[in-house]
Amino acid sequence: MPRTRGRAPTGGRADALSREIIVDAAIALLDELGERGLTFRLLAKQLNTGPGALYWHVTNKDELVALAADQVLGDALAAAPHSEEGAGTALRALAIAVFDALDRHPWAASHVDAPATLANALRLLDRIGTLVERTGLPAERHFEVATAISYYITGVSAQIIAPCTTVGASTSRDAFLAQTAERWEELDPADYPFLTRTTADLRSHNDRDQFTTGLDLLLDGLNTIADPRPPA
Amino acid sequence: MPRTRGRAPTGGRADALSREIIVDAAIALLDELGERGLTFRLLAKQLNTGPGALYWHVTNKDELVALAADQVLGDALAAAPHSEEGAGTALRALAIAVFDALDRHPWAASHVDAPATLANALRLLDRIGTLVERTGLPAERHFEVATAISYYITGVSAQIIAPCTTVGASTSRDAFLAQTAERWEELDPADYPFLTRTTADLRSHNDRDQFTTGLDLLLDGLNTIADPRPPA
DNA sequence: ACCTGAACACCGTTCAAGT
DNA sequence: ACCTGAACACCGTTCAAGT
Repeated sequence: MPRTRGRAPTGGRADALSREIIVDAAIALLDELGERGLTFRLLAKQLNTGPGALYWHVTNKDELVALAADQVLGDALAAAPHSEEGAGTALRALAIAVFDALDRHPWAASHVDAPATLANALRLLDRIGTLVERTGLPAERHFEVATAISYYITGVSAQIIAPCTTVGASTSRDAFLAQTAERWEELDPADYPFLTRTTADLRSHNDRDQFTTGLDLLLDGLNTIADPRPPA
Repeated sequence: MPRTRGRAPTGGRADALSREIIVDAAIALLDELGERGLTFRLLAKQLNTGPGALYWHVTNKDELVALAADQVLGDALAAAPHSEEGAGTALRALAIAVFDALDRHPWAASHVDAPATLANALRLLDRIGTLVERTGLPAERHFEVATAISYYITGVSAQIIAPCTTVGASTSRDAFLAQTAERWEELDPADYPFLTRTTADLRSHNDRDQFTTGLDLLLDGLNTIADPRPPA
């Protein structure tokens, strides 16, 4: 990793490259064009260089996208209020901050792997774990519960957000939902009894509420275990 | 979609192509080489044709991979026991069947998008919804709870299974876990208090249990709502 | 140390031509 | 209707050469 920070610290040309400049530009392109639209040639042109120059700062495209996704996640962690009253409330706020960040950068959703490569994914898991320890859960369950929550946050966010990426940045979410709702209506009620009965909910549903519904279900389950059956 | 079913029904050459033959071969290659390893040229060679021939049966690579993922999901649905005693038990069995199928075909995990394109993803959601209706939950919550469970199943499975895909089919999961555990141990306890305390759990953990832990948390939360606080 | 840009290997996709 | 295979456009990556 080159030690460049900010712009041209030691006095090189004003537009000298650096890892963060490249990653920032990559994020902008990813937001606009999606993962397939990000090209080393295009990125190089934006930065007034040749493709080869980028490889001095970044190993390959995989690493570049990983760095970009990591930064998105890092921004989310920074935005999430760090200490809060109850552990449950804090977990909820943290989860929503991550969801919102991924919602703004849909391409990143499929790249935040829970207990793995991204530095900020580790930070996320650690913060979740620290909060779980505060719930009064028996210590031997801390790990499994913390990872379950972490998996839920990143995994379900990705599921909810990914469809937009697939269609390309072109189609809006509303259009996409309307379109799927139409497909649901054409289904045979004999084969899809539930879905055909439920089209209205699909149309009116909200992604963010969707996310929090499951999250609350999960946290409710956690409470059931933490302090089993408090008096009514 | 050509009407070919099985092998050469009307009497063409014995090795005539068909959508399902192509998809089957694609699945085999995906299992062996991952999504990047699947190439139209390579696939064509396996089937003794040129790349162009495949395009008569399949629109493009995206569709091919989607068809392959859909088949994996379809197999999982067929394997899951269709009717079971309690709704909770049936939901659990269904979820595990999907997890196991994706575990056998890791590349498919990132392609099962919950309320969306794949035909069998719709079937999955419908089966979940039908089971949710049996839980005694108020009707206006059926949709959100069903989708929450659906999102959990596909999203968390993807999270748990995806890391293997990233590394390539080369590294085994055990090696991967051991490697991450080592990284955790090198972390600064001041920055990562929880993780450094928890390395042992990571080493001994089991992916499938991980999946069911969160699932049970979710279903527990569901029970809390379905029949709130039954007498102790 | 850092950048340039041509070149290599490879891939998805198309299409005129065949049967 | 279905297959063939050459060709096109494009991409990730490398590398000898520059400053």
